Amino acid sequence: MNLQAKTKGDTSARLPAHEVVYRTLRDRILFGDLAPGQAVTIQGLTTDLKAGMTPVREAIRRLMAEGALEFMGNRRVVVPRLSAEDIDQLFLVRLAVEPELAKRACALATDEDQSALAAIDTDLDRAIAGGDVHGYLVENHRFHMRLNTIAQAPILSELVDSLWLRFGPSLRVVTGRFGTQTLPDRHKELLRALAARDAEVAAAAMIGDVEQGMMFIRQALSVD
Amino acid sequence: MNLQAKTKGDTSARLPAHEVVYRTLRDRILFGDLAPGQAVTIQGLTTDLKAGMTPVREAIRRLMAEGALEFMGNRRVVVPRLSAEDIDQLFLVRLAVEPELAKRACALATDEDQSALAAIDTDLDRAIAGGDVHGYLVENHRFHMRLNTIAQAPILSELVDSLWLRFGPSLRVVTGRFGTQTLPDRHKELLRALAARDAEVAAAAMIGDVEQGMMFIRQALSVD
DNA sequence: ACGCTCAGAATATGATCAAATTACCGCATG
DNA sequence: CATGCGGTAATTTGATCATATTCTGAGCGT
Repeated sequence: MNLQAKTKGDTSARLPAHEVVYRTLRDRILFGDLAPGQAVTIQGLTTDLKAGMTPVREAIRRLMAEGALEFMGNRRVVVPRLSAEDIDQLFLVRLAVEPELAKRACALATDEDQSALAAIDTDLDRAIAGGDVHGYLVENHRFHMRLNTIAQAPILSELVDSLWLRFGPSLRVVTGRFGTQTLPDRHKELLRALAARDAEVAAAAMIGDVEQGMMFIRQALSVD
Repeated sequence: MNLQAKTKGDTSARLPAHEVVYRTLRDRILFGDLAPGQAVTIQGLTTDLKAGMTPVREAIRRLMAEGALEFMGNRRVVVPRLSAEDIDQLFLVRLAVEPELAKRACALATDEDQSALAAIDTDLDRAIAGGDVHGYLVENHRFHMRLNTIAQAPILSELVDSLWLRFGPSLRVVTGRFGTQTLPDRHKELLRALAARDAEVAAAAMIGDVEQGMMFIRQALSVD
């Protein structure tokens, strides 16, 4: 009887609660309402997400380890507020890693990969044209993560994930303030390089994309 | 019966249990007996470290997020076994970040910093001369971490921490197998560069150190 | 071999304890 | 009399634990 006893509307493969909390929180950090400097409390999340204490604690620990949340002395956890200096450090690492991932993806991208990326980029363009900030953030993230997956370099890919988590909230406020028009989009260039299997061009396009994005955040934050 | 919660950690400022467990586990991964491929269980640690379940869970999650532990499908957690490909990825990031930290440290190192580093390096030499593998690992790690602290770039420094956690177990087995004689030590060169405030020489020395270390692990692992 | 059951380990809950911030109140003072 | 201050009470939040529940894999019987 326990073989199918759980068929009560259970469509997907059962994910652990801490995993669900982690993903939810992660999405909120990247695309949601969690602004830099904002406090995150365990008990607030347990009531908000209707989850137990332990899963929430674990999700928070995990995000702290990834740099997405910061521990402020007295047991207080906040979304980090980035300084220009922080941006420079993130920039340095992104410049070292993401072009490399682009190069590797160049050699490995299948036709399906390329059309999937093209489809994401189309959605991205639509979001930009429509001034849809949330859509821009989501699709841009999807594009880069998909590209990183293609590169088959899990250590580098996870590393980049954690970098994005760090600057995500800042990118969001900056984008929200200035709109989607001025945003970087070297994706067309990247797609052409992938199709031509030209690793150098792909890397150069990625450098441009990273550079524009980081400089955008950097100068916007220095206005504060 | 057990109400001694306040007179327990008398060593220093009352650290939370999960923090103590984390550091213990981290030290075991870097310097202890946790070999690549070895399984790590929650219940094993609760009895071993005489800690509760929740702190152990949190420490493990944190280490997993840092890449020091790996989740193997069915709720099983192990110390990762690195492939040559993994080493290459770690190498790439270390090459991008650690020389930069050395450069920054060059500009910021005080006299006390330099003598502290020199003292650590002396202990390191003693460990190498005495064939003390554990001492080598500990002092080498201390040297680099101290240098990274001087550089005052917390994001880069934390990143390097997590990279060391990844290759720590492999470095340990390789060092244990081949002894301390053949190990890299560009530290003298680094110290001289710091004293002369020559950022380029410091960066070059660090590149050499990283290169030797990673190549050492790489070729030793490919023998397996 | 196949399926079932059971032991053991991981996951999750809620209670309980400790710490810290906030709220509040009386007192002294201008 | 209003106002600021110090200290204590109350509330909020984090940390830990004991325990219940769920899941996995192995052993056993058919």
